[in-house]
Amino acid sequence: MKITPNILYEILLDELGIQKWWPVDSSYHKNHSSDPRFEVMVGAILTQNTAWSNVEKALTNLKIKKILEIEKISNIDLEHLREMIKPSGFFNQKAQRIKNLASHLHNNYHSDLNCFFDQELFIIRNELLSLNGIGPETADSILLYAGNFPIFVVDAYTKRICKRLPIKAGDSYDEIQLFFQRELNKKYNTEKLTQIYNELHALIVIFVKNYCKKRPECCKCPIRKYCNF
DNA sequence: GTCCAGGGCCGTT
DNA sequence: AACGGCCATGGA
Repeated sequence: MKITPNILYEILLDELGIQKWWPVDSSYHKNHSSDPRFEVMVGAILTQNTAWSNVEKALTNLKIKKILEIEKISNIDLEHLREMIKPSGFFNQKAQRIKNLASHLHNNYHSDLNCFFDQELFIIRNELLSLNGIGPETADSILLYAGNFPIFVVDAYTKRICKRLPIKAGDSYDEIQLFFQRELNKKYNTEKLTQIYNELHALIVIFVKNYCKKRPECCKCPIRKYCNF
């Protein structure tokens, strides 16, 4: 049986239920009047090729020290930042990347994310991509989960299930992204699309973690009948 | 001990 | 354009 992004979304939602994403500790930001969108941005860099459990440790360190804010990180000593995020791995490059991002936001937007996100999608995307250490997936995660823009995030998991099922969406990041957006765009209006992109990416992550692992557990897979792997 | 995780950069073909 | 090496910690 042939499967499309629309069907994939319906089945995964039906089988796995609504996921709550992106994981952000909103009570922390209420108590500290900080911007949860910046936590998403930092998390997006920290989670590059890294297990989320390790990212949480790094984020917790930043919260304990109360430095999960644009202005503070743009001024922080780099060596100190390295120590804080050490559990997330790749801490040398990630510390530099996070500091660069914070400095950019501080210098160009006075640390005000409303100013930053109050621009057109493609402007923000190109700006993020111009920063060292922010590639297409990190940029799109920030746009979708921090900026609430309608853009579909493609990751290694998405590529894996496209290959295995298969869904012929292309090979490159941009091809796969445009394919999913075109298909889902046929069925949902723009308001709804942001929500669908958000949920589908979350569903794909949970699904791959539980079933479509590197060594897959096909016997209990909920979409086995659509799959040729 | 081995494998792997919600990428991206840089140098080489 | 495509590919390989590299970055690093912690859990399974």
